[in-house]
Amino acid sequence: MEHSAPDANLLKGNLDLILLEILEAQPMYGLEIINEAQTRTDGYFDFKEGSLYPALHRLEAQGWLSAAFQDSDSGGPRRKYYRLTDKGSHALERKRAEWQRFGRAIESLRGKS
Amino acid sequence: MEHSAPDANLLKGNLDLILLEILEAQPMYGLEIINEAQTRTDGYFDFKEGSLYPALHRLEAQGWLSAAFQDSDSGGPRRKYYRLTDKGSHALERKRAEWQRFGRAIESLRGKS
DNA sequence: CTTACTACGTAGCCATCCTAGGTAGGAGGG
DNA sequence: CCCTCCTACCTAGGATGGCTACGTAGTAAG
Repeated sequence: MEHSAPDANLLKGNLDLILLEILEAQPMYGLEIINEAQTRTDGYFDFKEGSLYPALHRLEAQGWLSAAFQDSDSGGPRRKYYRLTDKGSHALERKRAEWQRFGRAIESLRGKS
Repeated sequence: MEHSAPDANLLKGNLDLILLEILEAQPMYGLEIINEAQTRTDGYFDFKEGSLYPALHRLEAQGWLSAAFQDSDSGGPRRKYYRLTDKGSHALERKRAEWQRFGRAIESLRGKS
């Protein structure tokens, strides 16, 4: 288990990418996304609900996600499942490209002059 | 020349790393740093003075940079040269490690389940 | 009916980058 | 001498977006 959390500022602008990556394979509901992010990164990503839900609503408003409520299969309250739209799929590709471009720019700063 | 700029949010939390990277090799003054960032990334990084100076002051306040005025060698106003301190050098290593950790976490989200 | 757990939601805080301005010194023309 | 231009440093206020702390509601157990 990795317990160190990333600087909150690193998430800024990347949370959208992260959510799109997670939802690419299959629809999920809010708390499930948080759990997935944790398990896939050994606890490194640990979003708070106060970060997650506004972000999901933002992505939905942009047409990148569609949402639908569905009853829980284990007796709890209903869950809101988010699914990647076609538009969201293209956005994901753009975000990936932007991320790589940014990474390359950071790399290119090293070892010069 | 690359003219597309990064999403402003990607800079958040990474500007410190970027400035430390640039100042590692040699001291520079404000506008020189902006020019260096541009030329090293083919115009991709194009910081505004309103981003740069507060960031430099922040790094200086943390003891990661030290600053000294020096007359211009070409007749203009005096320049404030920023130099990486030992403390800043260690901070740079930590920032690099954090950046790589974050990048690995992003990677680990892909192609799962 | 009280407690506990899950799940969605948001108001206000805070850090940080950007916009849009300001100050000041030197160079050169008129 | 002005006046303009360029360089160089600086900052107030706006916008963004994650986080803290809290609220609501449904289900299950005792």
